[in-house]
Amino acid sequence: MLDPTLVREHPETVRRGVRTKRIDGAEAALDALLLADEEHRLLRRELEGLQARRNADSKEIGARKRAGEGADDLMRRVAEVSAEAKRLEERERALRERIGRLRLELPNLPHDSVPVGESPHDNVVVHERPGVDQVGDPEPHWSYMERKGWLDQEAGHRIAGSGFMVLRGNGVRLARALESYFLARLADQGFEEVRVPVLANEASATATGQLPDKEGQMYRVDDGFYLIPTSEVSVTNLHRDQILDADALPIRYCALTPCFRREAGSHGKEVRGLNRVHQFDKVEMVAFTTAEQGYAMLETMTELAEELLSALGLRYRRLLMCSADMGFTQAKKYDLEAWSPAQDRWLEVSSISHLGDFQARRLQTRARPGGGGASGRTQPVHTLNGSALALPRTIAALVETYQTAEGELALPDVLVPYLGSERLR
RNA sequence: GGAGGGUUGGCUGAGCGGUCGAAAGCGGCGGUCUUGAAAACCGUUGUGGGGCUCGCCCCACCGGGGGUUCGAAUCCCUCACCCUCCGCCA
Repeated sequence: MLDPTLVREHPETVRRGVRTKRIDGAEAALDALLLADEEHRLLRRELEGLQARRNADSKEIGARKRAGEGADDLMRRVAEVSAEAKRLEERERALRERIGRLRLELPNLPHDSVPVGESPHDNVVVHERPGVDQVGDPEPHWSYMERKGWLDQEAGHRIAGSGFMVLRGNGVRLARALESYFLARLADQGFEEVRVPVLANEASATATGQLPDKEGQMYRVDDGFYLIPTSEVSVTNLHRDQILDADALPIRYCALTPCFRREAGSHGKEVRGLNRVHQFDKVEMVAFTTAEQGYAMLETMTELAEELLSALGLRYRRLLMCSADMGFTQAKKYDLEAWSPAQDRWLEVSSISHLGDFQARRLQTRARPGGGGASGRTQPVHTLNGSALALPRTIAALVETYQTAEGELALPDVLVPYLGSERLR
């Protein structure tokens, strides 16, 4: 949610920002919001006048009754005022709800450092880093892993459906080694690991911004729950409706969870194997910071994810996403893509975003010096999240990068402590 | 799944339909005392919105949402969450 005061007082600034995001209906929502907000303020003024009269007269009635006097005339008059107030209240309520909905439909504004663009072609390659030298002609990860008995797509299809995978044996060992390595590195960097629900309620999904914007991308299950599309939802909601101690910021968390995405309409070779699946594991970083710390934290988190890719010896690049390719909630976003040599294409393995105070306003997560027990003004915190890293595509890139002439996988040194060996057969 | 009990300012907790934005305590802030600190004592201390002759004034908020009433923290309905007991259960 944007700062309501900003929207009211600088609507054209907001309009310019919203436009660059290229989100359908966002500008219409802004216009509707400005109109409704003005109408609401006028209505409120009228209503408050009536309420003030009602309150004063009711008080007078109480005083007279205590004094043993009659108040029938006053009561009749207040009843009329009250009835009129009730009518206005009804209109006010409808308007208030409308404003609330419209506010949730306004996307976050891009940061000044974000290039304005119209499509993914306008994303900027910040840098590209080479990986290890690889064997001549690698086999695509899906056939390689199937052949080795590490991946069983057919079983995944039987159990759940298309887009669901079964990892087996050494495939699972590799995944777990990566997860352990990622989490250990994040723990070193002060990210507290949490294990969280993978079902979230509507309030949580709305607070982080999945609703109403991405309704169709989540699986909805009974009892009003959503399967989380990213642990960002669960972890960020750790502090919904809370006042944090500003002196304790930044607060950093990491979590490994499965993520569930409907990916409706995705077909073809782009989605083969581990490229795009409905359920995947991901290690996620989440940070709560002050306004001042936020953008430095974005760089820190991005570099941390890059270190993982470097240590794994993968060729990768960092993209600064242009205004139109950022999501609804983001003010600035980097994507990290690992090279898939057998597919001759980049695979997105991480996305690190700064949400500014946009998400915190929805979350009602504020901070003040001294925390909840202290006095003083609260400020919305700033929130960030990023993957470090998404497992399936990282595995795909590794498998295609580290194939040896002997048909084994010769894995990078950093994984040896977690794998117990440097080669997988 | 069944039966009860709860949800009140940053925290604990009291609140007969009117004098309740809400007792008391804790915490925070300021002061007195002190070489300094602690203790003690005194004062002060919720959020959001709107008006203004900038001293103030008004409105809303006691888990969310409705309702009854001249008037609701208090009565009614409803939803959510928490607790206790019973049942079931990895």
